[in-house]
Amino acid sequence: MNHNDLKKNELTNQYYYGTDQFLVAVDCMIFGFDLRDEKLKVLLFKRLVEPFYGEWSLIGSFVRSDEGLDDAAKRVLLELTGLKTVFLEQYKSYGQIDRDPGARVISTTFWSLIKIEELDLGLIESHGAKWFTFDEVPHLVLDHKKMLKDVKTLLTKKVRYQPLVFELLPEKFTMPQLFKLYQEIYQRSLDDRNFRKKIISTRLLLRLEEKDKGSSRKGAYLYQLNRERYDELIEDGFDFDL
Amino acid sequence: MNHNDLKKNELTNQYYYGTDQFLVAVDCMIFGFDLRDEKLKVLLFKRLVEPFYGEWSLIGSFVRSDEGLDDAAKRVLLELTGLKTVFLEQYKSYGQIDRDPGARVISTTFWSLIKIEELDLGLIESHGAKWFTFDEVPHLVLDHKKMLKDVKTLLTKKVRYQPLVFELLPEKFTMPQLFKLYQEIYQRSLDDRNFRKKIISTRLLLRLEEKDKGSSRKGAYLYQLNRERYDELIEDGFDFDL
DNA sequence: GCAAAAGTGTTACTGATACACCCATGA
DNA sequence: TCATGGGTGTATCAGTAACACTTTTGC
Repeated sequence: MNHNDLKKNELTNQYYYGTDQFLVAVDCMIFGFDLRDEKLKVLLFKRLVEPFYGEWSLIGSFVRSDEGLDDAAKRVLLELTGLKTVFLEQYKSYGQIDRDPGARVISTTFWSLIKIEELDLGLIESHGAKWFTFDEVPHLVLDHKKMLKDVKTLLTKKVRYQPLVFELLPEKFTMPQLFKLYQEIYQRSLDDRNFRKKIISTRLLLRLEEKDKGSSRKGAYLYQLNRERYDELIEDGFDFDL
Repeated sequence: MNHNDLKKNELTNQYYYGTDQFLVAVDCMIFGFDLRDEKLKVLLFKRLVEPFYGEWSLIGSFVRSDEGLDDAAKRVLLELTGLKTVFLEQYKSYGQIDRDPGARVISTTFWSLIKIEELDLGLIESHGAKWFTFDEVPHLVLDHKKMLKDVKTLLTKKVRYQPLVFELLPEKFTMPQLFKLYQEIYQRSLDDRNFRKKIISTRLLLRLEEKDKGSSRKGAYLYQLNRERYDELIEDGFDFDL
């Protein structure tokens, strides 16, 4: 920020800002992995108020003068999902003059990865929210579709360098679930033997004695994330090209 | 953005925004590689106006109502460097309540990689600007030091996955120059034989017949960037872990 | 002829790919 | 006993890491 645009009040000899002011909003994209149909989904909202009544949009809010951008995003996420400690990261700000025909609004976007099963379904329904696969995403208000597309691209790229996928899985998960999630994100089929070797070599996983018999008679071993190793790889990055 | 915060004028039956407004600024970080001392540097500005007279800061400006965020960043960069077609990317927005004690300002940061030798030195001096190595960076106003630190970290990470370094080199450059640049960014010494093999295997380089005799009697071959391959790797990413 | 920087190759090892069958269980 | 999904191993190939000497040329 540059204060060249300050003006001086010659009476009080004090400086004041003579420049334009803007409405500032945050918009959140919430992603989840639905273990039932093994699809990556995004949570969208049917607007129940004017303007844009009945249209789908991201969830957002104007920023208030008593909160920072990150606070506003956390507030929105909490109100909607009841979740506090989730992966939430700031992405770009969108500030095209004409992005909102109603008023000049600068919007800072955030994206969040959550564990779908931790979500209170009643809470999201009461907010008019619904999970969509990316094929099903309807028309969205303003430039929300562009925002979503940009963040989806970012997610796909980031997953290659950071083990973010674990934010989308429950505490205990099976190898086939993890495998399906990677296939879903990369949008192609992978060799499952090589996948197992590679993911095991990252030392991110801890195999439990328990099995999950939910999807087969034989049952699949449950795994847990090695949290220290996770933090290490989030920080340092890894190459998980498949 | 969510329009729940809209208020309705019961007389006109029209909606209007009743929420808080903010000053919005852009702040730019400009990086260059100085071929003379083979150091990565950042361009900083000595403020010649109040407030913060005489202190160092990033270059920035308030956003005007007739321009988008990206436009504002381009304008700042153009005014300062005279450069139009450079690498310029948006990074985070900073919106802590108390980040600017003078007023509530939301600042969107941008970072740029430029070829130092394309810069008009007179122009930057007249703006009170100076190149600093990262060891030499002085105290900066507001949260600019934090911004710089965050972007520096981002740059170091990104360089591993995208061939961004070429934005910092002239059209024609030598292998030793490229090698020194990588060492400078990664902050460690690399094996030069393996480095050559690896960078050549990316097919990013085109070796010219000319030699640059600026730094040795023998002379070093000049290389040019293979632009198509560059675009491809910027898009798809590569793993340049060394 | 020597100082200073540029350029080059081989071997050993590690990780990646490609590929097909047996296992455990409940119905 | 059979259908379903889960789990495993090996051989080949490609890429990485470690390592030291020769070349060029202006002074």
